[in-house]
Amino acid sequence: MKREEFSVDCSACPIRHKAVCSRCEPDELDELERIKFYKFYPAGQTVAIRGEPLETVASVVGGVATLTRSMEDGRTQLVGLLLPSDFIGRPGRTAIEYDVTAVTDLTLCCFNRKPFEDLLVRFPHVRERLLEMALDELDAARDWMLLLGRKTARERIASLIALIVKRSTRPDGSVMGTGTRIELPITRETMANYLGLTIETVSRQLTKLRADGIIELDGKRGIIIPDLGGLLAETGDDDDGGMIF
Amino acid sequence: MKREEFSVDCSACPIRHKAVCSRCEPDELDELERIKFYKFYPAGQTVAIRGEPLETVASVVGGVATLTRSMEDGRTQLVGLLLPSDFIGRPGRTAIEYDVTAVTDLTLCCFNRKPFEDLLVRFPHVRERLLEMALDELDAARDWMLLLGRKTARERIASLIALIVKRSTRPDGSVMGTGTRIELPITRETMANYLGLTIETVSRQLTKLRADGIIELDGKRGIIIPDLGGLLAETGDDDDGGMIF
DNA sequence: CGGGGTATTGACCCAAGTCAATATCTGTGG
DNA sequence: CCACAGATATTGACTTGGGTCAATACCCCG
Repeated sequence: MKREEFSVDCSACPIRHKAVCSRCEPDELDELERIKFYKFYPAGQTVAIRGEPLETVASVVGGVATLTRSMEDGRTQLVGLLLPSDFIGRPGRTAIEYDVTAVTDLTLCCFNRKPFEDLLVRFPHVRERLLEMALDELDAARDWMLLLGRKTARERIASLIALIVKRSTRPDGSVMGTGTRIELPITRETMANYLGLTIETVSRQLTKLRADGIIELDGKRGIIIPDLGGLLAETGDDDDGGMIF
Repeated sequence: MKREEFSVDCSACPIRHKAVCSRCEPDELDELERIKFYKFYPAGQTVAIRGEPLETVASVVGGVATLTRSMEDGRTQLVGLLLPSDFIGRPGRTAIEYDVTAVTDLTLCCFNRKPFEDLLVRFPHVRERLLEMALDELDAARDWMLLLGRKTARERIASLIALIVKRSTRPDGSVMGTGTRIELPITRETMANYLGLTIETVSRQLTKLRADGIIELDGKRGIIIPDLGGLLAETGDDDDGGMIF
C-alpha cells in the first residue's frame, strides 16, 4: 500500500500547482499541512457511497477514481472522471451525492469537512481556486451533455480518447503530437458507463476506428494515435475550442 | 418592451432571496444597485453567442432562457435551462462558452464583467453564493448526464415534467400535490433538445403518458398531473433524493 | 379566412442494445 | 514454467427503441 511514497511536504506535492491549494501562500500551506491526512485505496475499492454522511473532502493526489450515479435496475452513468488534482466532495453539503470508486490504486489528500470549511472562510486563495475548479467542471459536464445527448457511438469514443490525450499532456506543456501512445486508465465497462453505451458497442467502435486507421490498439489498454488531427476530426467537435495550448 | 416593469430597487426585486445577491448586506446591495442595469429581450431572441467576448454577466430576473451547445451539422443540445434567479456568464473568462437564447420575453439584471469581478473580490457574500450556485448547477448537470446517458425516452419526459413541477413550486414552500397544472415554458423542439431526443419522440411519449393516465394534456403547453407520485415513479429515479420540502 | 409556425401521427429504417459464444489476459498455485 | 480460473474483451446474430421522412392537424393572430 506504499504509504510513504507521498511526502507530507506540500511543497514537493505532485499536484501542488493544480489542486485547490495551488494558489496558497506559504503560511496558508503550513496550515493546510497541519490538518491534511492521506488515504490510500486499492484499485476497485469503493471510496464513498451516495447518501452517506459527508465527513471528509479530498484532492486526488495519484491514481484515477470515478464519480457515478446509478439507477435501481443497475443502469450506471459515470458523471465524472477524477484524475490527479481533481477535488472530491462539496463543502456546505452534509450528504454524499455520488458514488466514488477507485479504478486504479488511489491516493487522496484529505481534510475533515468542518475544518476545511472554516479554512475556506479565512483563505481566499482556496475559495477562489475552488470556484474556478467548480466552474471548469461545470463546463466539462456540459460538454459531456452534448456528447451523451447528441453524438454517435463513434464520435463518443473518439471524444473520450481525445480527452485522455488532452489530460495526459505533460505539465511542461509539451504537446504529444503525431504518433502518441496513451494508456487508458479505465476498463471497457467504465468507458461504456462514461459514454452512455454498452461494452459491446465500445469494443466494436474501437475495432472500427482501428480498421479505419484512426487508432492502433496496443494490448488491452494501450492506444496509439498515428494522427491526432484525424482523431479530432472524428469527435464531431469544431476544433476551435480544442486548443491544446 | 415594458422597461419600467421592474424596479431598480433591489429590495423589491423578485429574485432578491435566490440570486447571486441573496446574501448581501444593505451596503453591498447599494453598491450592486449602482452598477447594475437591466436588459430586455423578446421571446426567440439571441442573447449571446459562443465564441464572442464576454463583456457582461447577468441574473435572470424574469422569463426563461436556454443555454445550448451545437455541432456544425445542426445537432443541438441544451445544457442548461435558465429560470429566474439563475446566473449567466462566468467571471474570470473572456469568451462566451454557450449560446444563450430567450425562449420567453426575458429580463436580465446585468453587470459589466470587470466591475463585477472587482466586486467579487471585495464582497464575500456574492462570492460564496456564486460558488454555491455553481456547485448546485454542477449537480444538476450531472443528474442530467444520467438522464441523457441512460434513461429511456419515457423516463426522460417524465423527469423533465417533474423538474418543471419542482421549479414551479411556489417560494412559500407550498407543495402543489395532486391535481397540479403546470405550463411548459418551452416548445417541443426545446424539450427535445434538452432531452437528447427528437420532437417526434417527445410528442409520441407525451401521447403515450396521456394514454396511460400519467398526465393530461391541456392545450399545447399545459400539463395536468393527476397524481404526482405516479409521475415520479415514471422518472426512473429512486425517490429519496427527490425531497420537495 | 388564410397562412406560418407548431404539434401529432404513421410507415419505415437503422444505430445501438441484447443475448450468446469465444477469445484473450492476468495472476496464482502446483 | 505451465495450467487453469476468473476477469476482461471481442465478435456474431438478432431485436428494438428511437430516428427519419412525410403527411396531416392544430392554433393563434392578422
